[in-house]
Amino acid sequence: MTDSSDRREQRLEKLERQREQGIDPYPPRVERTHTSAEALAAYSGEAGETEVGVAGRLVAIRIMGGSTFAHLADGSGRIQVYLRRDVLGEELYDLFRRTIDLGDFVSARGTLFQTRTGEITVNVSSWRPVAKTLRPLPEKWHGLRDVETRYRQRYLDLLANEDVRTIFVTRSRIVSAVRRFLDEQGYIEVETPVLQPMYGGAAARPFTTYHNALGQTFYLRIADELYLKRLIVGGLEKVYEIGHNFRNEGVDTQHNPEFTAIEMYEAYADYNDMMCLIEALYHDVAVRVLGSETITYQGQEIVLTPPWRRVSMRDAILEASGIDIEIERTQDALVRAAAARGITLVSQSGWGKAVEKLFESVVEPRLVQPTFITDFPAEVSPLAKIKPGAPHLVERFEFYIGTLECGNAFTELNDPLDQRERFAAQVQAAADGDAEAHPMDEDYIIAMEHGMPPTGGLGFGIDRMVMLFTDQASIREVILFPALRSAAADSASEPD
RNA sequence: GAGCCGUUAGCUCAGUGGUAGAGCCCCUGCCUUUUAAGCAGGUUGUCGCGGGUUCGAGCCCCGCACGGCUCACCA
Repeated sequence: MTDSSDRREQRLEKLERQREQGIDPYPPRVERTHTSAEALAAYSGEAGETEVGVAGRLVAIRIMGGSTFAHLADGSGRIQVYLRRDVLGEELYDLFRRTIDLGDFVSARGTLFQTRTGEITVNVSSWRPVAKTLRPLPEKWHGLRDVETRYRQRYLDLLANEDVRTIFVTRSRIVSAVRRFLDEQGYIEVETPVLQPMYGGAAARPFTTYHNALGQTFYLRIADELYLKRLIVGGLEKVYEIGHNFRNEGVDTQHNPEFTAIEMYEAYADYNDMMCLIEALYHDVAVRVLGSETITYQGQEIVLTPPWRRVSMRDAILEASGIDIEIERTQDALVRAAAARGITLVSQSGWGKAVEKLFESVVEPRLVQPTFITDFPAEVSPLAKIKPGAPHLVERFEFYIGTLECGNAFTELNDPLDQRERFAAQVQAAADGDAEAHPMDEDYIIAMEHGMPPTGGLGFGIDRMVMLFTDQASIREVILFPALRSAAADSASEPD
């Protein structure tokens, strides 16, 4: 044996030894009659009766001279295999002992029996390498803990940490359940452009890119909203879209630059209808995926059973701080009222933003149980319809669960003249330095001028829903490949 | 963008100025019902990168990279 210290070199030598014996270390097909779970279920109870062919990754090997036990893992679970020199013959037995490493894929054929300790095991009559592994896998006891490696090489995380695997399986089931719920409500799923000549539908800074053939700047979408509402104009009365939004902003435990959002729009509905829809949806998904209408998030029990508490922005702030935003109707008055209670509101542009700021600091941390916060300042909601009798407010709500802001909805603004004025105000805000102000969108206004029915719209973050349902504090734990800075450059590997 | 913390073997981690360590993994030998197999022996390293201080730096100082947490902005 070589004294090479490089583990990859050692494995390459073993691979070469397989080749020398005329064995392809990476055969194109594998003979498999049973998954490991199927094999275990197929055992007749009588040793030697049930023949199976299994395949998988070797996750444990125990060599004891002339006999060897090993565990094979596949997607269905794991199964023990038993190899004996006197059964396999010198050559095939030694091939295993001399050229197989932990992590390699093999296939094995044999009959089932039960060991002394009762474990159903394949008594291997023949086996072969199926795919050689060149690098060692994370160690079995402590698994893989290094967060950076877990995110950058998520496949290792998935291999080593079963709880991580469970999170992403749950995520998939959640998304399926959401689709099923909406489909059953008569919604249709649509797809709208990610690459947009004009971004909009949210207050956020976009990613900018360029199309060579068209010679034109494009933006990655920050929200689905404006395209979906064009579909409402077009007579598709219940639509939803699940897709990625891209926002060129900070990265932290609750924000990834690329995240999964769902938006839905329903003609002839309003924001009250959307409240009923979302509380039913969350409840239904929880029951279907978790089998429970309560969840535990970061140590707190949360009951998702409808109806959820509904409280206006004004009442919520009044209750939490004693400040009445209807009395303090200017930015200055609000900042002074907050300061009098020891709350510092960093300088905001306008009353509406100051209200939001105050809300975030005094109310949001208290919103553990599902809560709808209704009736937002109009100036921070350029796409929502004015609340009758309160021209400074709109029919809008956000809902909070476990102190996370989970989604946003309104009675959609369908008055094209009002919409134009709102956009104009946003353009002015942009001129005054608001980097997230909404741009004027003539094309969208033209759509609205063709007539849009009264409509309720709602959007929420899938990632945050998954965080709640899997009890994760960081959004990176529910995104397979979260955005990270590039690892220290391997210099010569810059792409052209 | 700011503050704090982290980066040591393939993995998980000790190591507070004096010869680079442990467990698992890996390698060699023994071992035909083991399962965190066992027994005996052995190997691993740009201590993140670059400077500096010092007789001497994994450890102290400065800069940089990447990550984590908190904050700011947002969902």
